[in-house]
Amino acid sequence: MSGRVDHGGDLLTALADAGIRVTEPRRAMASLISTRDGHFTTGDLVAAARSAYPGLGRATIFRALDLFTSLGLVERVDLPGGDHAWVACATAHHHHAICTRCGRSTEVDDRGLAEILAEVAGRSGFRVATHRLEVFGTCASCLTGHV
Amino acid sequence: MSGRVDHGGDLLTALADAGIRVTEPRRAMASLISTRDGHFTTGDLVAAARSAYPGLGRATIFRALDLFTSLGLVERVDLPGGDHAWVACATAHHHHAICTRCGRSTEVDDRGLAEILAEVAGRSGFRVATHRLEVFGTCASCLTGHV
DNA sequence: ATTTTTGCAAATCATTTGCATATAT
DNA sequence: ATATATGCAAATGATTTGCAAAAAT
Repeated sequence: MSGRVDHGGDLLTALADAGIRVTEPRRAMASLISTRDGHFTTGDLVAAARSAYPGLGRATIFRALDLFTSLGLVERVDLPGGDHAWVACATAHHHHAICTRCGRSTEVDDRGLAEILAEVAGRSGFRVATHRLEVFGTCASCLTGHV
Repeated sequence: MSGRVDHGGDLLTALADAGIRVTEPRRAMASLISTRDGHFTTGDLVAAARSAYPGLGRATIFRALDLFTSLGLVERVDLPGGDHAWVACATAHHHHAICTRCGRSTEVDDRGLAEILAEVAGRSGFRVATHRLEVFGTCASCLTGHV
C-alpha cells in the first residue's frame, strides 16, 4: 500500500520544481495529504485542517487540490458508490487498486492494457487518447486483519 | 457506437422483469434515455424533460437514474475533466470507450484484463472485487468527420 | 385496499467566486 | 516592487428529502 511519506516534502519539491510558489497554506496542504493513509475526500481535508490548521480556508483547500491535480501529484478517483476521493500519486502514469475497507491504494501495472487499447482502436477505428483503470477490492492487510 | 435503441422498451422490459412498477414517469425516462445518443448528464435529462415531459419532476429524474443504475441499465461514467455523465448499458459487465467529441460510447472487450487483475492479486495479496476501465478518445466517425 | 411512486418546494451539501488583504518572489 | 495566493463570506448548483396526493399492483 502507499507507504507513509515524509512531511509532504515531495509535494513541496514538486511545486518548487514546477516554479510554483511554495506558500504556507500549500505547505499545510502537503503535510495534511502526506499524513493521510489511503484515499481522502475534500471533506476529510477540510475537517483535518480545521483542527491542524485553523485559518486555512476552504477555498484554499480546493484550489490547492486543483493545483496538485494539474501537476499530477494527486489524482481524483471515483469510488464505486459514486463518491469521490483523492489519492496521492507517485509516478506519472498509472492506475490504482483501491482497498474499499481501509482506502489505501497500490499501483497497478500497466502492461497488458496496451493490447486491450489496441484492440479497441483496431476494431472500431477509435483513437484512444486517455484511459483510466480503477480496481477495487480488499488489500492484504485488511484481509488478514493486520490493519 | 451504441446504436439508437427503440423507444426505451428494453429499459421498461428490464423493470418489469425485475418486478418493479412501470410507471408513466419511468416510461418517460426510458424514452428520454433511449433517445439520447451517447452519454448524457442529469442536466441534459432535466432540460430535455422540461420540453418533452413537463410535469416530470427533477427528483423523479434522479430517483429513476438511481433505480436504473442499481439494475445496471445505466452506468455513471466520470469524464476526464471531472464531470459526470451517464451511459445506457446493454450487457452486464463491460467497459466503455467514450468519444470525447460526440459522447457516443462503444464497449470494450474485457479479455486481457483478467491477467492484469490477477497480477494485482498475486503481487500484493489484494482481493479484487470490482474494477472499472474507461477509455477516452475520438471515435471513427468523428475522426472522419462523418458525424 | 395496500404499497409504491410522484411532484413540489424547501433543505442540504459541496464547490466556486469576488475582492480586499497578505505573502512569496 | 510585483505578481500571485489567501481568507472570508456570499453565490451558485447540484442533489436530496419530507410529505401529502396520485397511481400501480
